[in-house]
Amino acid sequence: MAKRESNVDRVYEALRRMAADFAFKPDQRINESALSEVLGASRTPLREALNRLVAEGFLTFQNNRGFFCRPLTPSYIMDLYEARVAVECEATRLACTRAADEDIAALADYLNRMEPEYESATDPEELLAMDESFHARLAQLSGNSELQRILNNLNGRIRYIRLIDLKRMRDRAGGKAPGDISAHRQIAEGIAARNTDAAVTAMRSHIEKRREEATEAVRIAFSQLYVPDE
Amino acid sequence: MAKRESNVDRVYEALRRMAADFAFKPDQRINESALSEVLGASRTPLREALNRLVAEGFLTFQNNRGFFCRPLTPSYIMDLYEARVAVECEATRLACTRAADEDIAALADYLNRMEPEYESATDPEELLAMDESFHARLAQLSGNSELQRILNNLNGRIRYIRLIDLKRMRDRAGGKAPGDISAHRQIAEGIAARNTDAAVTAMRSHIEKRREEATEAVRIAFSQLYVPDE
DNA sequence: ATACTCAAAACTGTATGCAGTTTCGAATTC
DNA sequence: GAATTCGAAACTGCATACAGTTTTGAGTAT
Repeated sequence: MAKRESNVDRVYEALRRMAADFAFKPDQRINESALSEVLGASRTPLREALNRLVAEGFLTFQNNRGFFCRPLTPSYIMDLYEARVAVECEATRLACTRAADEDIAALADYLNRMEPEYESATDPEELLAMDESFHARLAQLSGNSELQRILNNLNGRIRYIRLIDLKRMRDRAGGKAPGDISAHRQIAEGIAARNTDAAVTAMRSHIEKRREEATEAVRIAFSQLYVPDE
Repeated sequence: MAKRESNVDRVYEALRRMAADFAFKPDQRINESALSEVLGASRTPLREALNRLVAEGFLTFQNNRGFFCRPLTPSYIMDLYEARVAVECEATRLACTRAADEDIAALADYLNRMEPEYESATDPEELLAMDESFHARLAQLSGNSELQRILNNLNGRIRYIRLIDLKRMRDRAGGKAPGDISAHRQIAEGIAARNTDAAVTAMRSHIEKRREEATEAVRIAFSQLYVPDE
């Protein structure tokens, strides 16, 4: 029986989750020996996975000093959100131009089917997964796999902040995170009508709204990361 | 005396150049042992470098089968150009909004200083370097390092096709590649006037024009890659 | 000739060991 | 007490070895 998944892949997936969740604190040095023991692999596959994550921007690297968790600063998060605007607005534009009618209809369907779940969801992780899913599906409509790839990478690095943000909103709203599906619907309707300007404008303002919230979330994230007990 | 540059870095740089130039043919399997001998390093640092390149999209990877050169298809090149539109238009927009007057002036200065060299240049590699330099500088004006990072990656993967394209234009124009600096100037003027729409529109049409040429260049690239003698 | 089989050869996946570099902390000096 | 030195400990960088997988091609059958 052939082994289907390599050790590197397994280690990579584990590390990506850890990096996305800031299981390593910002700028923290990563000890390869200790980590390889935790992950049950030797340093060779571990370092291969770490190199991938460096190339993806989840970690940094310094010669003879090893791997470090990426820093967490307001301007870094700002950059990521602005890059999302670039990628998603163009994806929206392309979707308006060239997506098949049935695929657009499928996106609208998806929104309808998700709405009850979205409105009733209380778990930030669940809400975030649904939100990301919508954006990923929309990027698919662009038919451009580079844009999808870039978006996936950006979302991975933003995820932690968005989660903090959603938790904050839930706590302020008394146990209920607000599922803002209306913005998504507005975007989807713009695409369905092949109204490029309307759809792109809706997308831009949707992401930029989130970006503004995120600045505050970074401050909170900082305090959370330096109080390691849950 | 401390060693300043690691083996991995050196190997990575060499591989990036090779991958950018399609020193490996599309979909070709990469033999680690042979390559490590050529590069004068063992397989361990080589594989670390190869993993970075996979994460950056220069290579692909299959379990137990190793590393492969990325494929070269019209739709792949199209995707890269569309991603460039996304990134560079947003960078232009941000530059209009927030770049310092003196930095914008520096860009215009750069264009002026370059113009004689640009008009007289006959070497496609030189022309391309100058073109990329303009776009990189403009991205810098956005103040967003993610957009710069993404653009750098996209340009690396597009470079080979652009080179083919420039060579084709040179050959058709009789030994002289056309240095189309006017489009760059138009973009720079739009930014200087803080006229976002004009600058973004100019940037979009500039890249899209190049994208259309590129489709033909892919066909030529194919034929060049499969006639290995220079 | 073509298709199939299977063992040898070639190649990838990963653990391990050691050399070179950085980090840490006790001892020393001011 | 604060700063400095320096040797030991810890860690990273990389070559090598070997186990497991894939590829190749000679031999065989159709």
